[in-house]
Amino acid sequence: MSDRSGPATIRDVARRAGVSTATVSRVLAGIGNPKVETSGAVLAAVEALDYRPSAVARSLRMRRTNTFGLIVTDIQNPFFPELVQAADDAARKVGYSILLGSAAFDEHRAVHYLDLMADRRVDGMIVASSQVAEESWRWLSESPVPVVVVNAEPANVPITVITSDNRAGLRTAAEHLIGLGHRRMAYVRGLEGITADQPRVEGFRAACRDAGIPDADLIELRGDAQFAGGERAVSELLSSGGDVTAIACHNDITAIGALRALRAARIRVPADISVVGCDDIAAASWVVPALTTIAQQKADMGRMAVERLLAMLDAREGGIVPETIRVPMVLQVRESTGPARLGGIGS
Amino acid sequence: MSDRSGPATIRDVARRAGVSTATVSRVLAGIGNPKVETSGAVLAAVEALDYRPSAVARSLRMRRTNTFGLIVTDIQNPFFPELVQAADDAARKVGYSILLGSAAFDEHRAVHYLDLMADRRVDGMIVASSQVAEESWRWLSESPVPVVVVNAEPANVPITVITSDNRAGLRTAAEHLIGLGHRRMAYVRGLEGITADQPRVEGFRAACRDAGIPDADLIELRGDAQFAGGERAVSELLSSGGDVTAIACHNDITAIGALRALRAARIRVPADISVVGCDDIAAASWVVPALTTIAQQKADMGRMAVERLLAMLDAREGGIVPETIRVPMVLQVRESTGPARLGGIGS
DNA sequence: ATGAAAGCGCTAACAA
DNA sequence: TTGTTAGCGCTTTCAT
Repeated sequence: MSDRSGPATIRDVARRAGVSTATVSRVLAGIGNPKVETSGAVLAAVEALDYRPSAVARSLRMRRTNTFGLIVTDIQNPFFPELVQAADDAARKVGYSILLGSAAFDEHRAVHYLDLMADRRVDGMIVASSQVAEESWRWLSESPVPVVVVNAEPANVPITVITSDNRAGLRTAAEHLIGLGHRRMAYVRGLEGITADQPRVEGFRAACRDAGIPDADLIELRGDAQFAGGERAVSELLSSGGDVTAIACHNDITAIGALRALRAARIRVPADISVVGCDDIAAASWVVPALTTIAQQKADMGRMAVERLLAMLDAREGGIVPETIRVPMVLQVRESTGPARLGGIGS
Repeated sequence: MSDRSGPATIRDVARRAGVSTATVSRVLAGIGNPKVETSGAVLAAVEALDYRPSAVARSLRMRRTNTFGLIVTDIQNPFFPELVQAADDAARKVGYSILLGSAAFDEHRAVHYLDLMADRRVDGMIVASSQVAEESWRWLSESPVPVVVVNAEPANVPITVITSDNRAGLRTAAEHLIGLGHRRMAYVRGLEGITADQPRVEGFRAACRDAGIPDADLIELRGDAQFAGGERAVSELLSSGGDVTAIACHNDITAIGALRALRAARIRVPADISVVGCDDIAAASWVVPALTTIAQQKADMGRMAVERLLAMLDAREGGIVPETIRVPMVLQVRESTGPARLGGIGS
C-alpha cells in the first residue's frame, strides 16, 4: 500500500479495483446491483488498502454529520453520566454519535459549546444545562437545527423540553413522609435559581398543605445542591434547635451531606430523623443508611431526547410542535426513612 | 438574509461584501493586511448573515479536525468524569475539542469507537480503557495518528502510556497501615484481568514483606471493582472468621462496599478494623467514616494526555519515542484508618 | 451496470 | 492588497 500521504481515499480504491469512484461509493453503500466481479474487486481493494471512508468528506457532501451535540451542566455531577450513556446508546443504534460538552457550571463555556456545535454542523442538540442565558435559549429555539432541552425550562421560549416532573416527584416524597407520620419537617433547597429548585419545594409544600400541615411548620433551608450545602444547612438547623422528624433534600448529594451532619450530631437515621433525597445517583445506595430517594429516570430521558431529535429530523419541513414532556419520578424506598418518632429529638 | 438553504456560506459573505471568498477567508483568519474598508465590509457581512465557518469544510480542506478522541471504559464509573473534564479543559484552551466514547465495559463497543474515531479523522486519541484487545493495541500503535493510553498497559506494544503508579501507590497504603500497627490484613482485589489489579496487590504485598509480615498473613479476596464485590468479599471474610485489623481495597467503590459489610456486622471502623480504598472518587469523602484512600491524580492525567498528544502532533515527522509515564498516587488520610487494635475482633 | 463530472464549503498557491 | 483557481474526499445526477 502506498502510504505516501495519509489514509487511502476512495480514488485509491477505485484505481486499484479498476473502477470509478462512483462505483466504489455504490458498492460500499449497497446501492444498485453491481456485478459480482466488480463488487468483489472493490471489496478486495478496500481490504487491501485498509480503506475507511472519511466521515468528514461525507459530511460535507451529505450536509449532515450524523452527530448530535450534548451539553451538560457538569459532567462531574453524578447525575449526568447515565443520561450521557443512554443518549449515546440510542444514538449509536441509529448510526449517530454524540459530541459532548461539559459546561462546568460556567455560562461562558455553555455558550462556547453552543457555538462549537453549531460550527460543527451537528444535526441536532440536546441541552441539559440550565447555565444558559435567556438569549441563548431564544437563539436555540430559532435555530433551524433540532433542539431538545433536558431538565431546564426556558421561560417563554417555544422549544421542546424533556424534564422530570419535579413537582409531582417531591409531592410523592412528602406524601411518603407524611404517611410515616411525619409532620414537623425541613426542606433543604438547592442552589438559588437552579431550574428544579422552585418546582421541587412547591411540590413538597403542596402535599403538606393537602395534609393539613401549616406552612409555618415546614422549615425551609438553603443548600447549594452540593454535599457541603446539605451538611451545613442541617448542622445549622440542629444547632438552632430546629425540631423536626424528617428532612427532605433538593438532591441526593445534599441529602448525603445531611446524613453526615446528623451522624456528627449522633442523631440516628431513620430512628430519630428520616431523610429523603432526590435523583437516585449511585452513591445513594452506597451510604449508610442507604438513601430513600425520588429517582429521576435519567436513562429514559437520554433515550427520549435522542428519539425526539430523530423524529424532528424526519418531520423536518413538517414542523413538530414544541412540547414539554414531563417524565415521572419514582419513589425509591431504602433505609433512611421510617416512622416518625412521637416526641421531639430529645424526648 | 436569504435563508433559502441552510446556513450562510463563505460565498454568501463574499458576495454581500463584494469581495472574493479568499478575502473573506483571510480577513477571518487575520492573514495579510486587508484594507480597512474591505475588512469592514467583510465583518459587516459576516454579522448580517450570522455567518459561521463550517468546521466540516475546513477540516476537509485542512486535513485536520482539531478534535481528539477519548475512549473511556465506562463513563458511569466515577473515576472518569474528572479525567474527561480535565482533558476537555486542556484541549479547549488550544482550540481542540473532545469526541467522547464510553465503551461501557464492552469490547465490541471499544472497537466501534476506535473505528468511529478513525473515520472521523480525529487528530489524536486518548484511550483510557482496558477493554481493548491485543490486536487493537497493535493497530493503534501502528496507526499514524498520535495515541496516548491512560491507565492501561498494553503488553509488548510500543505506545505512549500515562498511568498511575499503582504499585507504589498501594505500597504507600500498606505502609500507612503498617505504621498504624496493623499486621493481620486483608486485600480485596479488583476484577480479574483488570490492568491495575496485579500491580496494586503486588505493591501491597511488597510493603508487607519489607515489614516482615509473612505472605500467609495477608488474606487475599476477590472483588469485582464494584460495590457489590466489596460487600460480598468482606462479609464472606467475616463469616469465615477471618481475623484482620485492616482491609485494603482495589478501589474506593469496593471499599465503600466493604464499609457497608462491616457496618452490617456491627464492626466499628476504624476502631475495630481500618479500611483503605484507592482512586479518591467524590463519594470517598461522603461516606461515614470518610474513606482514607490512595488518590489518583485524574485531572493531571487528563491534562498530560492532551499535552502529550499536542507534542506528538508538533514533533510529527520528528518521531516521539513511546514512553511510559507513571503518575504518583497520593495518600489521602481521612477517617477510615486508625491504630490497630491489639487483640482480635472478639477480644 | 458503470463512468464522467459537478459540487458540498473551505483554504492556499499563484497571479495580477 | 485582492482575485482566480484548484482541490480536500466524498455522493449523486445524468449519460452511456
